[in-house]
Amino acid sequence: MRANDQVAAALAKLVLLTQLEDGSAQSFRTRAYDRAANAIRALPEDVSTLDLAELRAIDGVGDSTAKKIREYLETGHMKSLDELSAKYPDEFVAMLRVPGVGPRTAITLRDKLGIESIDQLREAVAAEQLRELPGLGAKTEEKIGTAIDKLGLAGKDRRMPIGPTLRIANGLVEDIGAIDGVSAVRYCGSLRRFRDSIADIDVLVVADGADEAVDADEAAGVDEAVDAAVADARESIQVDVRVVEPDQWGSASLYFTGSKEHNIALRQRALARGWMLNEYGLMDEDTVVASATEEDIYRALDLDFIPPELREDLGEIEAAAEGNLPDLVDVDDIRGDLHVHSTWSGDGRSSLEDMVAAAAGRGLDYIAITEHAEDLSINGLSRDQVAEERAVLDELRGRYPELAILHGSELNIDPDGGVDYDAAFLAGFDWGVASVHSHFDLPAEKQTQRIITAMENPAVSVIGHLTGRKLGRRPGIELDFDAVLDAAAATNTALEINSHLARLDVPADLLIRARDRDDVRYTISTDSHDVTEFANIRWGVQNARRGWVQRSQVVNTWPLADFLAWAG
DNA sequence: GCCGTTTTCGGCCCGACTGTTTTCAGTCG
Repeated sequence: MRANDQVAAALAKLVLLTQLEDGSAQSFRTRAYDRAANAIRALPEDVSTLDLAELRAIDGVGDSTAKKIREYLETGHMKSLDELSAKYPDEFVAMLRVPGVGPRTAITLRDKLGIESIDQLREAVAAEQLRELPGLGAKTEEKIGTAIDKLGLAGKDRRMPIGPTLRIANGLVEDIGAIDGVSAVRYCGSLRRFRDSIADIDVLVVADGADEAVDADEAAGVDEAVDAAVADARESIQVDVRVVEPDQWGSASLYFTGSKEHNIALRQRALARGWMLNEYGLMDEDTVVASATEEDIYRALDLDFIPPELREDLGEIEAAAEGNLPDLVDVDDIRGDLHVHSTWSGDGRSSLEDMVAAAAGRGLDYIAITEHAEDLSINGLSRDQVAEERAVLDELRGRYPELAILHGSELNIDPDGGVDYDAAFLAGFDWGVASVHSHFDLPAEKQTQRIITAMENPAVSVIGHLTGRKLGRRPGIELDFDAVLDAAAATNTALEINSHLARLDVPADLLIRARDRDDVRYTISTDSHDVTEFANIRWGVQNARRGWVQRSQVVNTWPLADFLAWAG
């Protein structure tokens, strides 16, 4: 694990322990540690190389936390963390994961009933002991009991991969939008910010006349219809719905989209101007300064519009204040798709002819057909098959003169960084994607080296789905990302941003870490295996946006001639 | 614990909901 992640994890644990110590999740100390943890996690530099003064220079890290970090880096321990850990063992801290149990309740349970773990808590609920405690009652006891039984299904930290969540959310938006009296609907929350895992779906609805007493019946009807529309989805994920008035669309969207940290920073900015910001509007006493659109509110706060994908309080507010937001890529900017399979690959589902027709139909200027290569035993193309496909492509080029068709290959990076075929054969391809498809468990050093070796191969123009992760299923390989970035720049090899919702790879968290590296190039491609998957490009674009990737860094936004000149 | 177009001391985002209350504490987002 990266030193930054280790330090952030230690500070995150300190947050939990301090919540218990202070009896509040909102104590200033707790929030300070939390802020520091986030800052360290998002820091592009390696935290272990920073001295005390450099640590203090980080926004959110002061004297005390800087010393704790140095102590941790030098000794592997933090005295205050060790002391609190002894006082609050992991078993006890785990009780905070139960919905309804916060720091106060946890302490009360221990002081009055001697409860030290979730198991003991379950027993106390069964024995109806909780209802005797001050501030608790039978209802709370029952709620906690139910929450424990569903833990894992409904725990505070349960998250779902974005793919299935998006499908559910898009269905909800469609169903709710069709309800009589609903004039606008959108999903918000971390889904709109395009995080790759989601805890709940937040849906914002505008219902005509929701605010007028005369239309109370109609408003109630909308509420009922909305409830019915989300009932099924609630079987699989938490769904929060909020119905608002039309003139609150902007402030409610902002509030509901978050992130929490972004909202807090915006509210502080409002306070500095003598205003107050909440979900109902940006207010000057009783006067509404702005509320109808998010654009209005940002403008009133002297900020450029901040796209949802950037709203994490990772510097976007400062950038917006200075007019320095990154020039993000849009779906319409994408001119080519550089990672495409067909049934020539064993796992392809649409014919080559159909794939090319679909690409042309989408108005793309260029595509690279990149079937699996021979070392992928089940799916890969033999040399003879490569030659056959090339002949077919020649014929297709005649049929689609507006579409430049490159013949590429998706090569397999072996454990030592070698790829399929031989140098002479590789030279026959127009384009080379190289990807990891095996040996996911090698140590980071070895993984990093195999990627770098592949980059040094002249036949390799881009590394496909860098980490090989499958969201919710496979974690992805360990690697030294900074070394990979250095090699990418040095060898002029792009990094692919894979658009498939199960991958979204390079992960946005890594892209953010690379945001100051304008020497790194990217492709955004679909890795399509059938004609429907070309539409996935929008997810790759959103992932790139979340990663602060600049439009100019994405080579397949470039005109064909520029792209070909770069690709050599 | 952090920080400064209001501050080196005195503030620190805002509101809903629930359940326990007789005016509010705790939890959650």
